[in-house]
Amino acid sequence: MVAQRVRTRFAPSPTGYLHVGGLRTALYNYLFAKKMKGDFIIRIEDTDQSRKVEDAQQNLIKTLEWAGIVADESPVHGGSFGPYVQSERLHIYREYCDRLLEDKHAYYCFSTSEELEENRQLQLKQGLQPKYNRKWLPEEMGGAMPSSNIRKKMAEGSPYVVRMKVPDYISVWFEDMIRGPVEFDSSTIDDQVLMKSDGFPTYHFASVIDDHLMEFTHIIRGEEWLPSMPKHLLLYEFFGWEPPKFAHLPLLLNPDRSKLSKRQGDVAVEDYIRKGYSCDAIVNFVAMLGWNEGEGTEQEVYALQELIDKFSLERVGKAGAVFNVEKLNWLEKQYIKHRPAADIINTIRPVLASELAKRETLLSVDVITGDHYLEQVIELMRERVGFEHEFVTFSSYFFFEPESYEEEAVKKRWIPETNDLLREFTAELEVLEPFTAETIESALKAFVAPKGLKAAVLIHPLRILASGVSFGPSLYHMLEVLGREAVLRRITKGIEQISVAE
RNA sequence: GGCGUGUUCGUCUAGUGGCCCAGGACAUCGCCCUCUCAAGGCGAAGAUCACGGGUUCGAAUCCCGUACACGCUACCA
Repeated sequence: MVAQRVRTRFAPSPTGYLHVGGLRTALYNYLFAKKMKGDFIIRIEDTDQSRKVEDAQQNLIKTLEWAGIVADESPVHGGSFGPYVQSERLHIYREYCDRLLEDKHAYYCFSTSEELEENRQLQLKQGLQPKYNRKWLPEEMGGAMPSSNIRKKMAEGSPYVVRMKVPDYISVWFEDMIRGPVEFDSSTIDDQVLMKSDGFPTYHFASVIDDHLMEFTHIIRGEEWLPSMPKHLLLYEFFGWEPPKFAHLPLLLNPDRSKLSKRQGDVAVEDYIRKGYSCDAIVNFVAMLGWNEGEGTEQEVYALQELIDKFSLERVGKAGAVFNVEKLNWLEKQYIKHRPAADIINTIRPVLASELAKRETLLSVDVITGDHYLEQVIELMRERVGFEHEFVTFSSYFFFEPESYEEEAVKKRWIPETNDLLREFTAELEVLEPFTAETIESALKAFVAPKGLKAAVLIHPLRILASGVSFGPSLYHMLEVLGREAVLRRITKGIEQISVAE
């Protein structure tokens, strides 16, 4: 390794959205790099042109940055090792391909898809791992194909690929940073295609070359690449390069333990963003799927910087983890409970504006969109909401008149005297000074005591009239925030609308 | 079929030869608090560690075998 500075990368294909599994891979790469005071790089692997999705590259980078994972180098940020998009580096792969051909580590192959498939089926029938039959391995490299046939094919302009030539005896052992020593059966290693007939390299070829040229010190990726390690190590050997350190992460699973997929739940990070989850909770949750601080630590809530400080690859587990949304929900609540009100205001302002555009409010818009009012709502509701947008949607009575009253609650809480009591208590509220939770509570208790009644006889009806529902924050504080005018209006309206038969 | 990896409460996990027939969190249930809903506090239930052998004074931990799950087996990445 030329450079000692730690460099890691996240190398997605621009085929769509950022998968939560990809987020975790990116996150671990980022955490490791930042922990080691190194660099985190984004590279786009678009060698399969048929699967490329417009704008996917942008969206991937944007979603990562939303999560707080900002690259030091990338197609957007630039850097010394560009280009950072593989389709812009084809001349590099051709050069290295030529070198392997010269060194007799690779050869041309003119086999058709049909021939390959036929050969594959034959081998499967025999219970063998399908391997290329080396039909086009030239004589001079130990095969049976005369050079003249190869030259003839080239002259005809037949499509070909370039395959690596796997030696008969190679080392099949390496040390994985998470799993420890891993061994392979060398007989299963195939003459992998390195360059496709469209002039693009395969993942195997391009990633080895780029990982070396971009000087990555650690490759942290999903375990689906583990069986390809022998081929990759061999390519490093062909080029005379020292390989980086490797760590293969276990996959995230569905509840039925199959690989995480759309059919069983949301897998795009965007889906969670859309639902209202914050980046704090998502990052915390994803990090803890298969990693823990160790040494009996029981901490569950980690901010990004804390994760950086404490992250270690050795603490990543080997087993696949089931993506369990209940834990994510709990984490989101923990973050909402402790987040600064100003931050929450920034998030709910657009939500509130959107609601105000749809519905008419009888409250002063200047007041209910002001910081002071919103801070009060937030402090009353933060222990009761599951998402930030619920400050607006779940407690809409702070912004809009209730449109209905919870039927069951009305049945339960209304007695024949309720409306008369409410009317009479309204007169108390009209002259109450100042209009605060404390004075409201005192007034209410002073009101019911002489009548030999419990406070509850008014508390529940007041709540229902003020909010439309039977649950919510402390009644007195709610009434204070709403203000006298709104409270009186809602009580008066409620009395008109609710009556008790019998 | 072949190769590779994995397996501890429902879920995420602690654990790395004795502290553990197993700790924490989420979820579930109950009590307290309480005007409601929450939050908080306390408690309960829940895995002898996939299964079977072996090594050892002693195994969740080391070894062997089996089962199951996941991945690779493409001119996908």
